[in-house]
Amino acid sequence: MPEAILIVDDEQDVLDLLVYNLQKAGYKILTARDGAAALQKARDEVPSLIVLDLMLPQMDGTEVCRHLKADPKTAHIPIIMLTAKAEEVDRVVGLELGADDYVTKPFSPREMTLRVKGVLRRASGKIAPAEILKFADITVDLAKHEVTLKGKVVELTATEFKLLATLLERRGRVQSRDRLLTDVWGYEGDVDTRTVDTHMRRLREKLGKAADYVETVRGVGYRFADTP
Amino acid sequence: MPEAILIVDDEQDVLDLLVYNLQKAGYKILTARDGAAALQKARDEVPSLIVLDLMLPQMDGTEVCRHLKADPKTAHIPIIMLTAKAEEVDRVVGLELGADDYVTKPFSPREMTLRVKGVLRRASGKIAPAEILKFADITVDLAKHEVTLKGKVVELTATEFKLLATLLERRGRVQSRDRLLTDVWGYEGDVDTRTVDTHMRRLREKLGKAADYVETVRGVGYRFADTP
DNA sequence: GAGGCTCGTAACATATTTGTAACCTTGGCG
DNA sequence: CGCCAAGGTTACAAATATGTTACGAGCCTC
Repeated sequence: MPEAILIVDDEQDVLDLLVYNLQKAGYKILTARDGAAALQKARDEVPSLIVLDLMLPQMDGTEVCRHLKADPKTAHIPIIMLTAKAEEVDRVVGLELGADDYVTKPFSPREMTLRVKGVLRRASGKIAPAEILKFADITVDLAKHEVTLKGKVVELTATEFKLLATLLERRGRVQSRDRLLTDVWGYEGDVDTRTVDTHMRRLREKLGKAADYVETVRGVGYRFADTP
Repeated sequence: MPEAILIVDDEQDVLDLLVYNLQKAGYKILTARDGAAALQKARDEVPSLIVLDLMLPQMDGTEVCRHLKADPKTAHIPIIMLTAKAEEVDRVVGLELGADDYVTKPFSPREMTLRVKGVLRRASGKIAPAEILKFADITVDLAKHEVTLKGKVVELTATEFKLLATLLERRGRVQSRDRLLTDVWGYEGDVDTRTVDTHMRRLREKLGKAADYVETVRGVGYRFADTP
């Protein structure tokens, strides 16, 4: 479930640069060249973030921003403003409208990527405060990226960690292999569904006795059981 | 009585941006556009905090800072420096001047607000409290910009220092390379994520045995461990 | 402007992780 | 009981991530 970002800019070059770099950073990219299209796409796709150029043909960026904030469906989406020059007054106006950050042109791709990540990090942080998942003997500390079993640290690889966290977050509910592939692997390249099985086995091995909680639901998928 | 903040900058745009956002955050705002006016207002109003641009017409920001620190009436007022370049930072903080924090341009309003709150929080506890991070054998004195290991001073470069301080501040929690890049290196410039690794190595080398605390979390980032 | 630092990058060396394929085992079903 | 598909195991090579080393560019000092 890669996060989708809507980029709104009328300059093809800027668009290309952003698309290329943010895609490389693992985001799903949507684009729009004018305000009307931007509003349309924002409503239809509800991206996780909008990068909005302030200078647009016909409908100004501030205008677009206002519309976005007025619609309850899009009001919560964080916005990064793109300003063509150090027209600071426009920044103020933009921020007044509820933009979350801004970047001035010309910008380096890295700077933009970092700002995007930063804004998304802050935005998601508010929604998911659950930093520590606990169940029975098992503790999964998302911030520390550490799993303990009866108080003893268990060394898991990054994928195993994510897999366990995902299962535990949805404790009791069966997760199909496909579901796990999208949520844990990000569904980038084509990964065989059997890969899930292998990782599940590795995870079980490391969990030792606690692996009893990890149930196989034949023909469906896996589930983190409420009882051993 | 809301706390008063004096903002010193010659650029009207920056001034507007800061005034708007800090006012929204509930502070009373005073402004000055040059050094002389700044000193005057600081003496007259004795604000709780001064945000000071490093580049000012006529009287340089460092100069203003020195004057402020020389006058007993204003010496205790915490200062946040505004610098255009990240490189200037290390000279500004700790060394020559007694600035309490700094923000590099361009900054996000959010970032500035957080810094302001942070500095005021620390300042309210005590006047000029030398902030010191301690853990096990390691001591990081943020004000003096000095690190000691078992009481012996360790010579770290500016980047290494900030890296260590950042890790130590968030002890236990894993910091992704991206996160470190934004927090230690800032948004500006293009830096490869591998650069983090290299600096981490240099840091570890200088930390000697204490480097055991600096853990690599494969696939995720780095972490300053709670235990060796 | 020579010499010494610091820093970012590239290149190379290692160490782990990961995805797959092949081969077993098991459970369900006729 | 015997078959078959789904899932468990194992082994392994490719892909990645990180550690290390080296080097040149920029700075600052003298």
